Amino acid sequence: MPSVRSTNDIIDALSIDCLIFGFRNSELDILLIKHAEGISKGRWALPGGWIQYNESVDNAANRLLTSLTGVSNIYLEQLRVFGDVNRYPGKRVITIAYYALINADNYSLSAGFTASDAQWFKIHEAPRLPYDHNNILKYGFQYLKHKVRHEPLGFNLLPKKFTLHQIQKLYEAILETELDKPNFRRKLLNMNLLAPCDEKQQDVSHRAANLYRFDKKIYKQLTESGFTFEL
Amino acid sequence: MPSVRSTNDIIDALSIDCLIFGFRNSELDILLIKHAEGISKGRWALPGGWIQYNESVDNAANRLLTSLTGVSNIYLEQLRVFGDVNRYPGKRVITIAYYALINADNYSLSAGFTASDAQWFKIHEAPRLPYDHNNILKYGFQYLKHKVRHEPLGFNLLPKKFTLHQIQKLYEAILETELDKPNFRRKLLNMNLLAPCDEKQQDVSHRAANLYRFDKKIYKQLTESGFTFEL
DNA sequence: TTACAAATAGTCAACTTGACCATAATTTAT
DNA sequence: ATAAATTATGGTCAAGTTGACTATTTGTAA
Repeated sequence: MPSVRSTNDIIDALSIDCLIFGFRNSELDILLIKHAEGISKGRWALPGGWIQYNESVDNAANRLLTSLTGVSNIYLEQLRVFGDVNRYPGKRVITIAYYALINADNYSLSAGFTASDAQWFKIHEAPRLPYDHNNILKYGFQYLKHKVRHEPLGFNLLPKKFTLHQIQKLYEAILETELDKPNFRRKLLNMNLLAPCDEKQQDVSHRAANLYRFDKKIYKQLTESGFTFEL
Repeated sequence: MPSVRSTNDIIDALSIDCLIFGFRNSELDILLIKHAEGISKGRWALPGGWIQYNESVDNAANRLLTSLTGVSNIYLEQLRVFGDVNRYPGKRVITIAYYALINADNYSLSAGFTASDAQWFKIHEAPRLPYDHNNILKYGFQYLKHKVRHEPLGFNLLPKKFTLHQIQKLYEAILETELDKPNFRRKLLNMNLLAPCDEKQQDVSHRAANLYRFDKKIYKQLTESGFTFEL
């Protein structure tokens, strides 16, 4: 995180770091910023910073992400606190990690605040990061893999209307494995979470696929009556 | 949390609170302490307090729990951070919540540090707690219900050797539902996580049940080869 | 020796899964 | 026009799992 803090910050012992996973070209990326100042000047790191006195922790995460990278209005969820004694050089800093999964194509990056640059990196090609950021990334990626199998996280990130192929590619990217196409469709469709749009894919050089949308209402209903998403 | 803090504490804007779920008499309890001092003197609350400069956050959680309640050497897991602006009266305090599930019978309570008392309360008979502690409890209980269905959490808390009946009662207490006995046994046994001890229950006034133990090694093996616990 | 309580075993139809193969609908190449 | 390529979508089938039960066994206690 940047080391610049204002007098509005609660303390300099508690920070936030964001893991933003982006899906692009059937690949899973991670969003990093380049520090423009502070003890890690010139290095790539997770976007993050200090919490201010008059904002909730959740809001702080969003504010920091937006001001550093230009990515705004996304649903950030808490990952966990990293609080080892020596995780930060010179002083004691505890950080709250947040994560989100977004469609990288829907957001344009613009570095700001204490960042001189903001870029997507392929998950497995992320550079060496300062502090315990590589650890956080590793933990978060592991967590994401687990999470998408138990909650319909992935649907946020696709366009409103998507094909079954798209959602399959997304799962394959996150889980780093190949899935059987007919079986995947069958399982997903049988959950009745996807409503078919009466519309087809456009401009493809082969048979056009049907478009579906994720039905939040139905998901909520099902969840409340005991259903759990499992993939 | 207690408001007394020492100069070793990092800050008074960051605290820890522990949700200790205890299983006893086929009932699920929550461990609370009575504040002996501070702004909530005389009230029951979740055991918690301030993090010291030279201890990791995980260690702080254990130290606080032990000094307040006498319960020591348990595996505390992070729940999440509660960081709303007005959750604490008068000043800004962010708290990291931890949780654990233990066998209440294996621990004797002894209030200490800034607590004048420590007691188990039935989950649904917990008193009104200060700050957002009732919220934290509610969130944590919900989380626990979800967690036990996806991870073999429950086994930590039973004696080394237990009967299938015991584990079923535990699940029924947490999930607040009744389960079909033969089906529950079948499902559990087919996972191959339980190793039968060549031993039977003692001193019961009916046919004695076989004793089983949870096999951590096998669980680890299975997990690594893609198995996921689901109940 | 009989009543009881709980453990353990088994049945059966409905459903789900994983591994496939087959066909349908398009577009581009010949 | 026809074939080749490419992807969508539909099916099959055996094996395994689930939920709702019924039945039997093994022990204690009256």
